[in-house]
Amino acid sequence: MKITRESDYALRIVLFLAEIGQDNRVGAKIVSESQVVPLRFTLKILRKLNQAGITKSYRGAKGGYALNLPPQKITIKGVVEAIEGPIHLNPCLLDESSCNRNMSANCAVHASLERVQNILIDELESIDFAKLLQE
Amino acid sequence: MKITRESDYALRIVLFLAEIGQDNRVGAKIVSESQVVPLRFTLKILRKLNQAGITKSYRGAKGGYALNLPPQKITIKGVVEAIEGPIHLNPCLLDESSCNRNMSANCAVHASLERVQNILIDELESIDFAKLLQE
DNA sequence: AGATAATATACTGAAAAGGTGTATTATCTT
DNA sequence: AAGATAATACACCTTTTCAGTATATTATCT
Repeated sequence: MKITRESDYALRIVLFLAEIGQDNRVGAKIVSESQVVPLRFTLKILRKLNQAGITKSYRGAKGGYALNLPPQKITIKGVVEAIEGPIHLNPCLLDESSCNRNMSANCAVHASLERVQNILIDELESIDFAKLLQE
Repeated sequence: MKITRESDYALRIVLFLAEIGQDNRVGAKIVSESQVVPLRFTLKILRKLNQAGITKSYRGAKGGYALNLPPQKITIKGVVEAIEGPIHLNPCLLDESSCNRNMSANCAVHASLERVQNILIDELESIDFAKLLQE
């Protein structure tokens, strides 16, 4: 019931890029050192963020990374899902066939968790990085 | 960001015991078969529920398990924590020293996740098994 | 006394998380 | 155009957690 360490890193990396400003690019090495995340792992995370359209990258000398969107368009949910894929409290909430009793449709546990999950997702979506910058 | 399969089993096991009624005991084998959970694993889960005070057990012939509390006193949160321990969206929300930057006190990510976590916990605590029985 | 059924403890296999290594490709500077 | 820089692709490895199993023991009912 927790986000992965990789998502945690990703959130702080995006916050760092937001602090730098959307128009300023910065190299992976600087990101890595500032967030105390191994360089190769930082690169891997940034690639996922790129693929999700959250950041953009520039190759070659003077290359680096920058946000691809204004901070208010980037949410905690977006970043976590860029790393982990769709959020789901229980596998059966993503894929009904994963229910070992094949009855998720009329399962009280399923139904309750789905409601909680929707609340959780709404909350994670309500927090954008413009808000985080203000804290 | 999901509960474990073991917690999922536990929730359905508790629901089953709630359906049976607090005053009726039932053997682990029946529980196992009804929930399609391996017997040994069922026993392990029931032991954790016992230790958390959610169920009680009876040894020997005609032994078995029953709820130790009225269904409205048992919540999803209680069952999940009986299996997984305290709910936390990020390790740093349980143990500050787990923050690799040692700055959880003034970390915007930390603060936001803490608020979301509190909402999540409140939701999981608001759903008791009397409600689940009514679905 | 014997059958039944829970308890204790420890172990194992598989999957996911967390992190690395090597080679390649694109861009900037000179 | 050449060399340095920095991202990309892809494959690999190690550690931890999850999910489940095995064996021996203890308590209770008939």
